[in-house]
Amino acid sequence: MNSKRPTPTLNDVATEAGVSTATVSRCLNFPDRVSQRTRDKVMTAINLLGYSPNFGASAMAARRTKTIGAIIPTMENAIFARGLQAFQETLRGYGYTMLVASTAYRADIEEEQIRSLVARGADALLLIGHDRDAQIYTFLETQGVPALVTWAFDPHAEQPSVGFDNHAAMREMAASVIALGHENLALITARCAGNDRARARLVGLRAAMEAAGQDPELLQVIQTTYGIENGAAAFAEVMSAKKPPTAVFCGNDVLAVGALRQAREMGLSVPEDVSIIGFDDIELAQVAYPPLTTVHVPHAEMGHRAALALIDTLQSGIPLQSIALPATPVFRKTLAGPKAVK
Amino acid sequence: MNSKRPTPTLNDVATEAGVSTATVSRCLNFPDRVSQRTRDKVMTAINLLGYSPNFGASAMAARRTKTIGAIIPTMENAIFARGLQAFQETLRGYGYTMLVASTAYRADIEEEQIRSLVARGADALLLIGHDRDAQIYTFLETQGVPALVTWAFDPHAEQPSVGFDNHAAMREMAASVIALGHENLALITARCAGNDRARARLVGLRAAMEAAGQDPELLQVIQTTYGIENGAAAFAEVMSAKKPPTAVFCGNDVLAVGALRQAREMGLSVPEDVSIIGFDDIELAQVAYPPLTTVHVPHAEMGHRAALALIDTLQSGIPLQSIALPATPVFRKTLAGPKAVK
DNA sequence: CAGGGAAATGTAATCGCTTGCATTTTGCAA
DNA sequence: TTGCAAAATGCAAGCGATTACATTTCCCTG
Repeated sequence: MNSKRPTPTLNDVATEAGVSTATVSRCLNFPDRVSQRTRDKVMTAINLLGYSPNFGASAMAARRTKTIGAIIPTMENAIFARGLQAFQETLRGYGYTMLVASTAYRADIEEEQIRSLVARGADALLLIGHDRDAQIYTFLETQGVPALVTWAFDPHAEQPSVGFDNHAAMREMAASVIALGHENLALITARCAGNDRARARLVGLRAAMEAAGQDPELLQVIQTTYGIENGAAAFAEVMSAKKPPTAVFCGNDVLAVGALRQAREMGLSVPEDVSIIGFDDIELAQVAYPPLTTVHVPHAEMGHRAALALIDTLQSGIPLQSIALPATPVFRKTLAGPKAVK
Repeated sequence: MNSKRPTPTLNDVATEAGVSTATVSRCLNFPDRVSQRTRDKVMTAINLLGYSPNFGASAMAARRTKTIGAIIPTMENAIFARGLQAFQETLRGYGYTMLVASTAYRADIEEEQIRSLVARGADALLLIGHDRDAQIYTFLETQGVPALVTWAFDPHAEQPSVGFDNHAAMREMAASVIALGHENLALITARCAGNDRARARLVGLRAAMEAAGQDPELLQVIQTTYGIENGAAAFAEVMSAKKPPTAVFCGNDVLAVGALRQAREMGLSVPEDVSIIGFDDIELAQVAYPPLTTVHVPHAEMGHRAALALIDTLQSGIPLQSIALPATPVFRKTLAGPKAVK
C-alpha cells in the first residue's frame, strides 16, 4: 500500500510468480518452452504488476533489438510518408519495429541521428540517397549495422540501394516535354549540394536537352528550399526573365504546386501559357489544379522492398543487393505544347 | 589486424586512453569535470576506435534516456507533420530526442506502440486525443511515464492536454456558415469511434445548428476513412440526396480536398453551387483550388508548447498543466451563401 | 516399479554503462 | 617547502534482462 512503488522488474515478476527469472524470460520470449501452468502463473503476475520489459536491458543482454531505423530529410511534406508507411507495415509483419528520425536536410543532424539510432540498437538503417560523408559509412561498417539507401538507385555507388534512377526518370520526362516543342526550359530544384537525387534530376534534364540537340547551358536553374512558398517565389523569378521559359520543371511536386499557385496568381494559365512539371507524384499532385504532370515514383513498392531486403540480410547474413524500380512520367493536365512562338 | 573486431565499448576506450571507464563516461556526460588533457586523450581514443555509446546500457545505468515518444495516428497525410516538426525542434533544443510511431488509427497498434516506446525508455509520451483504454493510462502511471494529450483540449478530461477545443472551434465555424443562410448541411467525417476529436467536431456542429434554431437531427453525416479518395466518394454520396446540402463540412482538410475534387468532377462549382468547409488548415488547404475555407489549427505552436510542457514536468517534477490554444476559422474561397432557394 | 530421455526449471555469468564514495593530484597560499 | 582544499580520477556495485549449462521433474516403457 506504499504509494510510490518502483516500476516492476523481471525479478519482481519472478518472485511474484514463484519461479526464476530465467523462466519468466523464457515465458516471454519462447512461450512454448514453458509449461502451461507456469505460463499462467507468470502471466498473472505480469498483469498484476503491470510489468513491461526494459528494452535497454533486453537489448544489451540479447544483442539485438528487432528495430530498424529510418532517417529521412523531412516529415513536413508527404514526400516520404507513403514509402515509410509501407516500410513500417512490412517491418511490422516480420516483428520488427521502425524508428524514424528526420534531419531537416542537414548533414550534421543526419550524422547525429544516425549515431543516435545506432546507439539505440537499431539492427539496420534505411537512408535516403547516397550523398553523405564516407566516414559515416565506415562507422556503420564498424558497428556492423547494415544500411540500405533508397529513393535513389545508382549501380555505381558503393552502398546498396533499393530505388529508382532519378537521372533516367527525369531524362525520360524531359524528352517527352522537349518532343512537344519546348525549347526554353527552366528548372526549380531543391539545393543540389549534398542531395544526389536533386543533382541526378538536374543532370538528367540536361542530358535530355543535349540528346535533343539543345544547349544544356541554356537551362535556367533556380535552387531553393523545400516548401510551397519557395516554389512560388522561384517561379515568379523564373518567369521574370526577359524571355520566360515555356516549360518549368520542378525538382519535386511540392515546388511544382507552389509554382502552379504562383502561375495562377500571375494570371498565367497552365498549361496554355506555361507548362509545369513535377516529380514524385505525391498525393498533392492529383489534387492540385490542374492535376500535375509529374514523374511517378513507386513509393509503397520501394518501402516494401526495402523492408524485405533489410530483414533478409539481417536474418540470412547475406549482403544487401541493389534493386532498381521504375519511375515513369505520368501525364496529367499541366503539360502542353508551347504557345505558338512569335 | 583481425578483420572482425567487435564494436568497441567504453572499456576499450578507457584502456586505449589509459584511464578508467568512469573517466571516459564523465568525459562524455560531464566534460567539464575532466581535465583538458584527459579529455583530449579520451576523445582521440574514441575517434580512433570509432566508439559510440550503447544507448541501452546507458539508459539502464542512468535510468533516463532524454527521449520522448510521440504516437500519431498516421504519417500518410501531413496533418500531424507540422506539429511534430515543431515538437521535435523544441525537444532538440533541450537535448531531447523524439521517437515517432504511428498507429494507422488502430487502438491495438497504439497500445502496442505505447508499450514499445515505454519499454524503450521514453521518459515521456505525446499522445493524440484523449480516447483510449483507461488501462493504458494506468499502465503509464505505473511506469511513471508522464503523457501529454494534444490535438485536443478538454478541461474535463483526466489527462492533461495541450491543444484546442475541437467542439468550440467547429461550432464557431458552423455558426458563421449558418449565418450565411445555409440550412441544409452535411458532414463528412473520419470515423468517430475512438476518435474524440472527430466526435467533438460533429457535436460542435450540431450545437451550432441547435443554437441557430435548426434541428441537429437533420444533419447528414457520413463517416469514412481518411484519404482524398474517400472524401471524394463521400461527397458524391452526400450530393446524391434528393435534396443535396448547400454546405458540406469536412472533418479535416484531406477529406475536404477530396470533396473539392469530386465537386469539380461532378461539374459543380464551389462555392457557387455548394460550399465546402475543411478543418486543420494544413498546407493542402491553401494549395487546393479554390483555396479552402477551413479551421486553422495552431500546429507549430501546439508542438512547441507540448514539448516545453513535457520537458518542464520531466525536469521539475511538477505535474503537467493543460493549455488551451485557439483554433479559429479562416475564410478563403470555398464558402459563400447558399444559392437562391427555389 | 525401475530406468531413462525429454521437458521444465533454476543458477549465475554477462552485456556496457553510470555513479557514490574513496583516493590521488593539483594548484596555491603561507 | 609544506599543508590543504579543490579538482581529477579510480574502484566497484549495480541497472534489468538473456542464456549456457546444470539440475530437477515428468512421463513412458518394459
